[in-house]
Amino acid sequence: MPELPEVEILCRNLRRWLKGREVRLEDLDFGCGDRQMVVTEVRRRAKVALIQGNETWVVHLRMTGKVVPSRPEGRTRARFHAGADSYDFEDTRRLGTLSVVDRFDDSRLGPEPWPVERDGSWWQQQLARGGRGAIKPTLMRQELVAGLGNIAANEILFEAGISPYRLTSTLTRWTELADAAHRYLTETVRREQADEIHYINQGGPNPFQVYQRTHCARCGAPVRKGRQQSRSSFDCSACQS
DNA sequence: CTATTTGTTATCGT
DNA sequence: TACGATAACAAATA
Repeated sequence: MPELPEVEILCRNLRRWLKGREVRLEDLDFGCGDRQMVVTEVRRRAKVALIQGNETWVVHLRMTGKVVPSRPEGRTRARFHAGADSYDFEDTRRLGTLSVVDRFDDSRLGPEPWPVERDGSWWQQQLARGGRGAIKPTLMRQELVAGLGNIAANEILFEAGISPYRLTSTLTRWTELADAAHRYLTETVRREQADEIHYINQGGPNPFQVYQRTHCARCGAPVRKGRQQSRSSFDCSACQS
């Protein structure tokens, strides 16, 4: 699934493909109508890609969205034309969104956890505002820290050795959390950098340490699968506390 | 048919 | 009343 690292890669691709060019947006399935503008900048905010010019095209990939150089196959919901080149917003499950705004309103999004290197006290300060609950649902609250989804939360907590069920108020391993978050996000961007992002669940090996694994990548013990706020949580009780 | 999967948002319950 | 947990929603697939 696309999360912060995948959206970061998308933005880098869009910058390379569209920035400084006259771009025509051909709307096939979003209802925003065909548009045209000179793209002056492409920015990422949390899990949203912002294509900016006279107006802003807001791209959210949700579950199955991706933007790739045009090709015959794939369920294309919109197409970006730049001269002789074109790029397709493909989205098999059609949960992605593309909207047009004058100015993107990010007032309900918290600060970015990356690429700025945040330290343990920064994470503690941001997440302490989340109240009394468990750390994992709190990590995913976009108004506290913007851009972490279910997979990232599972993986970061595993790398930090923190149980997803630990109450935020009793957490002491803040430096480990900060390091794990930065390492996970940086490493995932580096590993997945490509013109097309390949998501899990469509063949290929599981690239994650605990997410959708049956056994712990570190110690081999069985991975526990649970649910928090109706989202799947994976953890190794031997490696995480 | 059901069970999944996502982020967002609405609603329920304590 | 406020906050945390739960469920609904969008759509498609196995």
